[in-house]
Amino acid sequence: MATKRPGEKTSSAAGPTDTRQSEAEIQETLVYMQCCGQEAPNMTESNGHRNVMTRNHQVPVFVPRGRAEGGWTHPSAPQQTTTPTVPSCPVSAPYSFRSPESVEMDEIMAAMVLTSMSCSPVVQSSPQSQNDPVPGPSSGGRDMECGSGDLECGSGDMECGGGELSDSGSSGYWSRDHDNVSPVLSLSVMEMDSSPDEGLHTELEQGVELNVAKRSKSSFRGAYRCLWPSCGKVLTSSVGMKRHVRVLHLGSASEQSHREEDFYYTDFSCRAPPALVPASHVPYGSPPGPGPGSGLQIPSSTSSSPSGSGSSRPSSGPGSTPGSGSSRPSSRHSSGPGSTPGSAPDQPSPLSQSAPSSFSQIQTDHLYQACAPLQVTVSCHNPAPCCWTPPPLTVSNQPSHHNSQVVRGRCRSVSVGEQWLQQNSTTNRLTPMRAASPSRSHCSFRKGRGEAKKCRKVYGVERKEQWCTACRWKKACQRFPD
DNA sequence: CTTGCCGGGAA
DNA sequence: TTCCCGGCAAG
Repeated sequence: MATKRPGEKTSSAAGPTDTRQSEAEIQETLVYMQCCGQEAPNMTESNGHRNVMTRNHQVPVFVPRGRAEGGWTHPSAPQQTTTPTVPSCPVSAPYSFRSPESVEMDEIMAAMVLTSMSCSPVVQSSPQSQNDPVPGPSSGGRDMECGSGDLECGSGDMECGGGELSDSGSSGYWSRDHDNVSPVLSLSVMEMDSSPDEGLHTELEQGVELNVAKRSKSSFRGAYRCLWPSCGKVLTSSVGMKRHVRVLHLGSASEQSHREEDFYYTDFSCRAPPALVPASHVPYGSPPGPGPGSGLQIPSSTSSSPSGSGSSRPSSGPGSTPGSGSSRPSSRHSSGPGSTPGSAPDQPSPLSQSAPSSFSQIQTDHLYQACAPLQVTVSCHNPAPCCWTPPPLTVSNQPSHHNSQVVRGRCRSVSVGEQWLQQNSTTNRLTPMRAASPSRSHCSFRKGRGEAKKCRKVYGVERKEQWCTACRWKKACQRFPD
């Protein structure tokens, strides 16, 4: 365990503030995490700083790492336990070989381990595994006293691998978007020990959120201790603690703060996963909404998240909740490797907040498409004479998903009449197609009249012969669909 | 009132 | 299936 020390160092590394109390240290770590590179620079510390940078910019990751390695390499070693791939050697060598992703993975794993250690109890609630719920009694005692102690303890108990996590993990890559280490995952990881795969990423993301949410929610039986550097306040309710953090510490933080609160306090029963928290937290915080991965992530995560954070996201609730809430969870449960079953579904993580809107939007689009495939607007506002392309185009709109996007240059003009015959033939062909298209029929609602002129207007009643058959039959105009 | 089109019916 | 129209709703 002596080796651990390095790990600690690492953690402390986050800040030069070693002098401070352990709690303070942790706090700092957290802070960094959250700052996520914003302020990080001063952190000079190899880990903290570097990591931060890394997080923000993946590119640099390796390089800095290599150097920094020296400092915390050892610490990383413990992680090795977690990750079989890396030999005991402290040297960055392994990393160097690896691709960034792999590195991240390691980080993630480490983080997961940590998480599992720290938070597992809560998660444990899930039937699947109770394996190692709490680091151990010893740790329990300590955590009260020193926040930092928590980390260490956890790591120590576990195997040290975890210890490093706090720093490396937090600072590490995993924080980036994976912030979420779902308890479940963590468990699985620990057990499995195998390297996480892509699947983990997704799950992790969700997991983290879940984790946080869980913690904040009712999951606990214990009291909550404020991790803020000088504040050791203990409250029995998470809500109260949040408030406390928000008001007293975060204060101005405002919106995001509400999410962050979670990270500033820990519950007694479970070791606070400071490292974990921050890591997860950071990414989201700094890069509002659109993370690199967000695109993909959002949809899925969003669904899960909406309900949870609730307080923060009033708006999101209505939109996102409906669809995602119910359906998602179920699928997830089933799909999950078994680990997730109990935990995940509902958790609303503040993190994912951005998602809801997008998600809803997507849904909307889909609906739109579904209902109004024909919606394609007719661009020919101007009756100006052009060569109007065959009406068939109109029909073609079927493929056009994007409502307005499809602009078809069609202009009908005097010549129209002449060409009409030809077109007419085409129209006829189309007719059947249209009939076939369910869209119209399905949408019972009568759509308002579009601005597009129809045959009647174009040709006039007197030239009714030129109308498309649909118009003649008083059906939806095929030639000039809206 | 005009226009666009659904719903339905007759051939 | 084709053709037609009553009637509704939007403008």
